[in-house]
Amino acid sequence: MGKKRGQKYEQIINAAVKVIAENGYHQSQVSKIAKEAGVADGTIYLYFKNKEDILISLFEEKMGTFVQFSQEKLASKTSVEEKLLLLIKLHLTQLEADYNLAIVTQLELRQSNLALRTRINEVLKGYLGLIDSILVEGIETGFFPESIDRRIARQVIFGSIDEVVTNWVMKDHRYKLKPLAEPLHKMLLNGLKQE
Amino acid sequence: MGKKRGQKYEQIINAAVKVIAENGYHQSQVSKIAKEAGVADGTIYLYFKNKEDILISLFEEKMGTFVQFSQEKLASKTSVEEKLLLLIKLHLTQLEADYNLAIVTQLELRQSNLALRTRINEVLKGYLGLIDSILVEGIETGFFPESIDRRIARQVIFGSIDEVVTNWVMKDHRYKLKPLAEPLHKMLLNGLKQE
Amino acid sequence: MGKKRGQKYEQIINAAVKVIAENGYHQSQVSKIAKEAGVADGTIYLYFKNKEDILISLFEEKMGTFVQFSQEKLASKTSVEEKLLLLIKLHLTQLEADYNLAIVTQLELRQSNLALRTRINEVLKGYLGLIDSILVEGIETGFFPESIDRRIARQVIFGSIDEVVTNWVMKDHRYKLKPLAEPLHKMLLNGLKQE
Amino acid sequence: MGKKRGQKYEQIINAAVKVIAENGYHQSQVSKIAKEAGVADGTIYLYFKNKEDILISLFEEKMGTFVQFSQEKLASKTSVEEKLLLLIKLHLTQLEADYNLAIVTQLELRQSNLALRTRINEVLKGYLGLIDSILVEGIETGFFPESIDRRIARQVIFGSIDEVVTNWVMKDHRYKLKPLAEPLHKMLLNGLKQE
DNA sequence: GATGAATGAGTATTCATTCAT
DNA sequence: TATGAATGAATACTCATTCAT
Repeated sequence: MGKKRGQKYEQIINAAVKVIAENGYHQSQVSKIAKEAGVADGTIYLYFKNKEDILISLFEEKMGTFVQFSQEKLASKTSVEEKLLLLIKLHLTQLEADYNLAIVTQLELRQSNLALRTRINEVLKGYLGLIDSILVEGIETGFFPESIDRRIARQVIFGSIDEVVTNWVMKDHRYKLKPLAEPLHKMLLNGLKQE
Repeated sequence: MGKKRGQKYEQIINAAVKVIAENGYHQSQVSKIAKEAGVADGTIYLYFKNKEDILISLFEEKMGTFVQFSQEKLASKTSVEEKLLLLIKLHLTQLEADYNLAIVTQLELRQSNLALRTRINEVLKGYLGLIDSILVEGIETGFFPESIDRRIARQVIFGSIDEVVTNWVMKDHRYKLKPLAEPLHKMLLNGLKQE
Repeated sequence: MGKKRGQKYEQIINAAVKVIAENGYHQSQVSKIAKEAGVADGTIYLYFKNKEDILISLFEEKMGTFVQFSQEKLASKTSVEEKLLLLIKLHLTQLEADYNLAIVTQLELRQSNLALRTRINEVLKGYLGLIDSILVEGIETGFFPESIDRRIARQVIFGSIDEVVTNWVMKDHRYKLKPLAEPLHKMLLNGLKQE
Repeated sequence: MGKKRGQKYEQIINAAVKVIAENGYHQSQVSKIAKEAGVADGTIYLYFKNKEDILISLFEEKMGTFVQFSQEKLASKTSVEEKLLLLIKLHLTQLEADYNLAIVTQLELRQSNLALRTRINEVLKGYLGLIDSILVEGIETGFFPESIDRRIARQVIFGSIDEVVTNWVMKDHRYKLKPLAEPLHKMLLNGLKQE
């Protein structure tokens, strides 16, 4: 198989996001995705190993782009404080800008089975790495106390942002997401700074 | 249907937790649950409307018990600080004591479709109410600043605890969960107190 | 089993007619009939061997009464011509007076399987006997030609009346059935008389 | 769906006639029909919406062919008398030549629910139209009296032929059906001609 | 006689995947 | 590469019937 990046590959990924967001994971048959992508059912299997592979590839593709983009942006910030704020803003902004993608990542992707969940976590590591590097830098520069439990800190940061986004999706994105970055940032930062 | 609490009802709920934890939701055929519960397949349908109803009832049952139990325990604590710590401890302790239940609530329950998710959220409201009452009390007593955004605070608290538990489950409960209560509590409390 | 004629027996028969007419054969569960009859599900089995037995008993009961009643009435007529007219009128009148019964005999009873159909035909023999005796008398008195094929004649008479009633039922009994007796009688009589 | 006339479509229809005739409608599982047709279970659903659709399509197919064939044959006859005789003969001949089909149309098809019965009646209209056109022509040419009730006449003709065939099927086709055409024709014709 | 909780056999249908063209 | 017709495994749910009370 291998990652055949081609026009059709992108077409199918994007069709999958749209179809899954609109119909839900269990109502998104391969044939429906194929139709939306404008290809034959069988063509899907020239680019993806199976249906699960569409899902995981979709997540890899979107998440990979996001992590790389975030990494570059973060490099421009010098303080740990600013870096954390930027990361939160980027996270909220990306999903606010693509509601379909938000539905897929926050709700539908989690309907997959354990095996798939494990692979998704693998992809997530890139993102969690970003969080971790901020934490490491914060500790090294003395901004965060040495005694901090990095694993818990990472889970608090990710869990909080994730929960904020999920609530926004479940509430049909009826409010703005980006403005929540500042208060969320303040809360997380304070929680981490103190000892 | 109606909630027919009876011996068989409990039997089926507990069989479902075990079977779903061991096999995953999609590999937990009704017949498998019935066999584990020691009843006939058809008997399931005397107590539950359909397979989904087992899942939601299971959550209602367990979560309802937990919320009520927590509420009573919390009444014995006077300070907001202690209450938050106790809530976190109760949360972690309950799931650490029943790994099967933890698997179901953290992983399998989320594989359900949107309609079911909405009903699950309905049940969750009881728990979120507990968090909220602590926040309200904290603000009223001046322990938390007035300017705090209660919605975000609630999401940070729940999202953090939930993420901590999920990670513990995904890591095959290879470490102790309860000891994480203290550092988690400190982090959340500091995050909320400052302004 | 044996035909236990009792109050409950009648209750169940009449409940069955009502339930089947209103819900159709396949939507008439034993529990629904029991409820309509005001008895427990299990009680049904004290009076009937199984579900099919309700159907066949229902038909025996209603058809038996009808045949006996018709037989008595026919005895008062002297000419074959009048007898045939009376039989047709009785047939149409009985079913016009009980639309639910008509639905059951013309439509729902025929949804039963072959085995049941055979038993129903057994019951029908009483009615076909009435037709046959008129034919025999007609031939003996020279009213009908000797050359007539009695079997075909019987099938023509029964088939015609039956089709007329079925059409009336399928057309939601939107017109009067009894007035069709005269023209139907004339047609059948002429068809039989000539040679 | 649409009427995909293809080799497989025919195969399935013919397999259905055979299987249903031999096992009865309720004992004719889709898998049994598929096996007889030499296709996979799922293939059935590429050609038919559901199991009921096989039944109705089967009837449409066979009845449609029969009506068209009859219409062409009838055009060659000039007198109303001959036309009626031919129609009866064609009807009896077709079903005598295909006993399985006769079982299905006379017995099994009638085990369907009301909704299906309504659709079947729709298909029957073509055949009833043939009868009606003979009646109209007979009245116009003065062969039948003007006073005749066409609806009743049609029901008498159809009901008689249908009953004759049903009896033949129920009697396990132990006698010849075609010879009954002449006496049946004579009876119906006389019934209609007189006033 | 009467009840109704419990039983468990039985089947239409979907849809991811393949492969001949 | 691309197609799409064909495949066939897999399962929730109903309901007639029983039998302990």
